[in-house]
This record gives sequence, structure tokens and C-alpha cells, in this order.
Amino acid sequence: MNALNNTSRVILGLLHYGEHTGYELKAIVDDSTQFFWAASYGRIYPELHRLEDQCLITSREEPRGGRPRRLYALTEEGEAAFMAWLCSPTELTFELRDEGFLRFFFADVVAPETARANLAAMRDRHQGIADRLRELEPLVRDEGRAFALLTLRGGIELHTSFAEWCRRTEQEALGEG
Amino acid sequence: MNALNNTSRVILGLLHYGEHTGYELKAIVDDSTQFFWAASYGRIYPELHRLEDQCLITSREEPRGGRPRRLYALTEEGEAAFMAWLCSPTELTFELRDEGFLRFFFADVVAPETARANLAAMRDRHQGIADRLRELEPLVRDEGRAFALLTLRGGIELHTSFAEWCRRTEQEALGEG
DNA sequence: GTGTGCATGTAAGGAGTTACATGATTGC
DNA sequence: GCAATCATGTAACTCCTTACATGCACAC
Repeated sequence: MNALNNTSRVILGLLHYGEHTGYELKAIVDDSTQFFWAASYGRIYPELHRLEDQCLITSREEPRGGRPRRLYALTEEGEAAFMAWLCSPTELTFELRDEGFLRFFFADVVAPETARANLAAMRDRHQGIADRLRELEPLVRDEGRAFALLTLRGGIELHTSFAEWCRRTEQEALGEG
Repeated sequence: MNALNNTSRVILGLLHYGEHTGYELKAIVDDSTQFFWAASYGRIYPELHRLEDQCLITSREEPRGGRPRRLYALTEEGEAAFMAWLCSPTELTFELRDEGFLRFFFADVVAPETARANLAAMRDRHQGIADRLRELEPLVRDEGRAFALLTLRGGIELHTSFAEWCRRTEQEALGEG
């Protein structure tokens, strides 16, 4: 009973809804889980091979025109492993690495204008993510997966709060521009 | 002009305020930057050697009783590299990996009680972090570093918002317990 | 015929955690 | 005497990104 690693959790989850190629999985991740659970080609392809070796997924060739293409699907074992993960009561992974916060933490050291610029960059960053997520909203709504939509809205809300905190702190701690 | 890696940024930053051992650096990180910028012994010690090779820090032996102990301090170059990083206008690293969100994203698949349990675990997680940060507040306040305190309060606020979102979503999307 | 997108992969290297190994000191 | 804490480090391993390499299909 090996625990699923980061990339395999999202792969099995997405394959639960239907067959996909590695390329498609990457595109889906980039438009949905990206901001709280990223994945790169360099992990997706090797992980697909590994999961197939472990019989959690199967694949079949399904060329599009003359272009080779491989579709992956969950096996029963894969489905079981996915469900077991979804329902397991283990501690939830939470990892954050935020350079904006780190710079702000050290901002005693720099001039107020620099601190303000850092905070503004941080604010832009989070506002930018929130905006990008907001653009995704109609697409996700049309897909009809209620929890995917709620997750997206959660992300929008969190990044908006983050940006708000930056804005407020700029004013309260560093005076008005 | 090598860019500083993750661990070196926090090491140089902390050494700006004074000499420390690797062990102390780890303890300080665990009580301050931990939740947005973690570091482990397995990275700190090798990184201290590397930074010394690059002449960004120096060290001296300073045994406490018979117990060997090595104190590290910034060199001028190290100070300059730290300042350059603090003021550089580059894109800010922001990485998040949140298993609570990932599970919630897939919650269409499971029974509502399971979805609610996942959300409750997520809420507890963030409430727990917020509570831990709140405990740190008096300590950080006494240190007199205004931005460290503001950062801590930012963390408390963010994790509290996170927990609030969980609570609200539990009620709105999954009905009352 | 050319660029964009679809499609699959590997190689290299850095980042990061965990477990292990060692040993002194301090307080109970 | 024993446990907790101070203190330094390495080894093994996973994770992850980035860059590279390849090639077809389709629209302009």
C-alpha cells in the first residue's frame, strides 16, 4: 500500500472523470488545480509510466490522424487508490513559499519606499492571480462540477484577501503614497 | 552574480541582525518564517558551507563549555547580496501546495459527509496554524521588529480567512451539520 | 511553407525532507 | 543516571523545474 505522491494524486483524480493524454492532463491542471497543486511535463510523463507499472492506470494508443497519442484510464485498483486517498484521515499537506512575505519580514532593513514597492509587487502578484482565476470562472461553471467551481471561488477569495491585506498594510504601516 | 537560492535568502537575512549557529537559525525560522518560508537542517548546514565558500558569510568557532559550536556572520559581500535581493524588482516566488483544496476539488466524487469531513480537516488545519501564530505574537512584539510583527499578523489574518472560508463553505455548500 | 498547437519524452541539476549518526550539557 | 536540549553533519531519496529533442497536423 504505497501512498500516492503529489503528481499521482492529481493524475488519478482527473482520470476518474475520463481518459486523457499526458498533454491534456497538463493543460487541465494549468486551468484548474495549478494554483494550489501544480504539475509539470517532467513529472507527469514519468509518473504515468510508473502508475501503469503499478497497474493503477492502463493506456491505449489512439492516434489523431498520423500523430501518435496515448490515452490513459483508471483501473479498478487505481480508482480504489484514489478513493482511499480522498477519504483517508491523514494530515493534509500544506506548503507555502511566499517571497513577498519574506521580503516584507526583512523590510526593517530597507528604506520605506523600498518596503512599499515590495508590498505593491506582492499585491499586484495576488491581484493578478485573482484576476486570472476570475477569467476561468465561466469555463469552470459550464463544466458543471460544483466543487471545482467552489474551489475556484475559494482561490479567488483567498488571493483577493491577500491583495487586500497588502493594500491595507501599505496604508496603515507605510503611510499613503 | 549568482541569484540566491531559497535557503540562502533567509540565512543571509537572519544573519543581518547578528551572528548565529546553524542550529539557532533553524530554531528562529521555525518560530518566524516557517509558515511562508521553511528550512531544514539538511539544507541549512550544506548551505552555510556553500555561502562561506562564496565568501558571503564567515564563521568562527565559539564553543559553549566543551560543546563545539560555530557562529556565522555576514561579510560585506553577503550584506550586499542580501540588500540586492531585497531591492531587486524580479518576479516574486509564490508556491502553494494545498491538499485540502485538492481533495475539495474532487469532492463531487465522494459522499457529502466525506466532503464535509475533508473541509473540517482543512479548517482545523488553518485554524491550528492561526492559533500557533497567535501564540507567537507576544514574543515577536517584544523583539521590536515592526515588520516581523506585521508579517506575523498577516499570516494570522490569512489563515483565519482560510479557516473562515472553510466554515462558510461547509454551511453554504454542504448544509448545516 | 511556416508558425502554432498537439503530443511525448529525457537529461541534468537543484531543492527539499527524513532518517540516521554522533556527542556534549543541563536540569531533574 | 536519564531525558531533553544544544549542536553538527551526512546519506539516501523524492520531488520538481527547465531545457532540450523530436515530429505531426492544421490553418494561414
